[in-house]
Amino acid sequence: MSIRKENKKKKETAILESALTVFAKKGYAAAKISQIANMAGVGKGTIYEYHQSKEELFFSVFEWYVDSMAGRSMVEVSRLGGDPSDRLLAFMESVFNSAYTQIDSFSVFIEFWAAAGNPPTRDRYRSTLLEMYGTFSNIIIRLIDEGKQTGVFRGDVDADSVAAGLVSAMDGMMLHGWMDREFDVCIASKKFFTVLVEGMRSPKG
Amino acid sequence: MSIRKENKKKKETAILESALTVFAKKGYAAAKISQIANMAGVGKGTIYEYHQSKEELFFSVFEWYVDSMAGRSMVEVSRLGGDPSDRLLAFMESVFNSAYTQIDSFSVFIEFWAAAGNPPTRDRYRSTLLEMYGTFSNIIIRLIDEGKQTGVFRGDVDADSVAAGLVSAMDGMMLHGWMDREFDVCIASKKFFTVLVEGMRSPKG
DNA sequence: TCTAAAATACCGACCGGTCGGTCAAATTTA
DNA sequence: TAAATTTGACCGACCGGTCGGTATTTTAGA
Repeated sequence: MSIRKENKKKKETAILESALTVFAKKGYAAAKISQIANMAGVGKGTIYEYHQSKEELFFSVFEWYVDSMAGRSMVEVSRLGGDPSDRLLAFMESVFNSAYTQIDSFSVFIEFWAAAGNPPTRDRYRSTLLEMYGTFSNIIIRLIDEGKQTGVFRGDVDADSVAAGLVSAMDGMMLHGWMDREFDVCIASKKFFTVLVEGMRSPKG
Repeated sequence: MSIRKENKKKKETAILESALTVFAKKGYAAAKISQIANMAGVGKGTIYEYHQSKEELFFSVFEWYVDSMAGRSMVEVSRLGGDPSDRLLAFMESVFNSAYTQIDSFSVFIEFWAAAGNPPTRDRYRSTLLEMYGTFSNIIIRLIDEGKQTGVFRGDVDADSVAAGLVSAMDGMMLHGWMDREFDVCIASKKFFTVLVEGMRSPKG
């Protein structure tokens, strides 16, 4: 690869990383392009060689971050063993821990949510976010269905609702853990999820 | 009360209401003072008779909104009957519905969270938010403890963790319901909470 | 291989629009 | 009419985005 292409790749990454950091630290509105450029070690104009506008830069960061997060979690799923209830717990814990190791950049999610809620950015962001949540949700649904077939879980459990609840609860717990660092959200979430799984278990099993 | 005092009260409220609406609709940064003033039917300068700055106005809206929300929910609690598991479910449902009827202004919460996370506003907002969450949490903890004493719930349930999880889950579900209006979050949350309560129940009962 | 010209990448001073906040004048109340 | 209150035109700090100029790499001709 030519020197130019290599440099471009490096700068591309440096810009995205810096942008993530600054957006996370300051929020979209207060983040200054000049600061992102500074942190990335490039001139302000260079940012605009790679991204049409601040909004486009933010959207790129969003896609990049969501992709990397989804990728990381999917890798974890494939190595799970045990019965459906164990795997469900293991999956929740793994996703949670994977997200929690990056708690400092969690605050961009708040910006993502804000973008997903306010026009005119709404549609663009919301669909990508819902897609990501759908991916997680489907994994959980499959595990619950499997548990129902195996007889580990009761047949009257509504997998869709529980999955939606779990995904939502995950976000909520991350959020609270991020706001209140003294609260050990890892322990609490594990116990919480355990109780929930217990609530799905067949009386027999 | 003199005409002046009455007018001041009215304007005070009008300003807060308009500010809430505009902040919810546009987000803090994109919300314009002139628009808030316009909607409240006062001149821009008048806003500054009541609030020192945009940031102070936002903080007032925050306190006002959190107070009113806490107040509304506390009223509901007092009229609950039945055994602890019923009351816990009823409490969750009541808080949830109370919040959900105002789903349109829910988006200010995202701004509150953002303010609670980013310096220099962090401390100020976070403590108030955590206090509110603590209030809800304590009610849940008391209900669970009562259930444990009555024998309805298992003794090994960690009330603190479950309460924290429930409060977080509530936020998460509101958030998801707000992003995805097609998803019937009321139904889902009810089923989800039911499963969770089931998970705390004694094998005996 | 050397060199010159073309192509590409980079930069930051500058521009222009925006909006929070001010204040002198106008309006309302007592 | 004096005091209190309201107002919106105005100010200027701020920052996203532009653009002309410079630096660096690539290409091509000899």
